[in-house]
Amino acid sequence: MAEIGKKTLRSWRRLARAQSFVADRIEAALKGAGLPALVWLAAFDELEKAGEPGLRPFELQRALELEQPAVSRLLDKMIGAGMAERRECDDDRRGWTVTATDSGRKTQERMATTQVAALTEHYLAHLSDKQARTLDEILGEFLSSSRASGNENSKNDH
Amino acid sequence: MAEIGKKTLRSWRRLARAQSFVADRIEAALKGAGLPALVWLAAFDELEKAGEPGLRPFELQRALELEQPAVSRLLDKMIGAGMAERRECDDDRRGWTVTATDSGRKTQERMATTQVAALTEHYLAHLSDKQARTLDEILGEFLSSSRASGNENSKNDH
DNA sequence: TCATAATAGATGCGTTTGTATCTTTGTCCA
DNA sequence: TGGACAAAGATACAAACGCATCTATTATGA
Repeated sequence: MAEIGKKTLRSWRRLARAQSFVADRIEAALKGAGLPALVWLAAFDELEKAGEPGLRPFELQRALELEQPAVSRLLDKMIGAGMAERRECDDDRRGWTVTATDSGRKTQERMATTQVAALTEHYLAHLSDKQARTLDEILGEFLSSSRASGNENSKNDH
Repeated sequence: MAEIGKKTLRSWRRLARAQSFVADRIEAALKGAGLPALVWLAAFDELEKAGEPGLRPFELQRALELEQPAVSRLLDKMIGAGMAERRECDDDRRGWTVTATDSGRKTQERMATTQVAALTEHYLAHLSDKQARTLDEILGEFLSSSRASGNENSKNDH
């Protein structure tokens, strides 16, 4: 197990380093373009995917895997910036729904463009086509395998 | 570019999700065992690698890719916990040197064991041997390629 | 139906983080 | 040699975060 530990460790550290390398570049590109942080884009994408009825905050929370107060405050800011809209929802008076505004969708698009540019430069550029495909494939299987088994004790179910 | 963007995006998101999935599990395992956060282990490992003279805080900063104040405070805590030791250094009176104490090395070992256990359960278990090898290989090439080119504007050089 | 439990969401509070700045010391070169 | 500039490290301050808690509403079930 000592030998397995070493190899495992190395590949895990590479995974972590690669991720933070790319994430840092994307965040820097967004900040450089005067755009909000990457979570906003994830939120916009979820809202878009959800379509017309919009999303309940708790649904967005699960999609983004954030703490509940984090979503609460994120939505505060998005609404405060005029990029998301709060709608009352009839069937549950505890909650409400969010949708993106036109301004929000515009920002979403600019963020997406910036992200793709950063990914092209800092991610794709360092992988061959074959490597990119293989990586995607392995990670896809990894994620479905891990989701199938070990999701009982995630940090976000309280 | 629209099509390239979509595939790139998907694989990047998978990379990010896989990393945070594993990182969350390791952090949870450490916390569950009453051990410090993962950065401490990275710091211990760097100190060990550095050997006797120890490390200057700025060297540790570069190794860990953290903000300078973060390292300053991390070392505060490690020293405060009796797990690291501050030594004056003669050749530069602006700075000093850190080394791990026996207590620190003991904690390092327990953390390493905990980490390997978490990796075995939450990382290795979801990959075949071949996938693990391929992943390691691709990420290794990715990292050296990215380090070779795009390290001019990292977020940590001020 | 009414009491109890569970869920949605907000907020208060202590901690952590990043940014900027400050002090001290070392380096460079005219 | 001295005077400007750069580097090491600490710290002040504000923003962000996590945890716990609170209120309001819905679901459960005796």
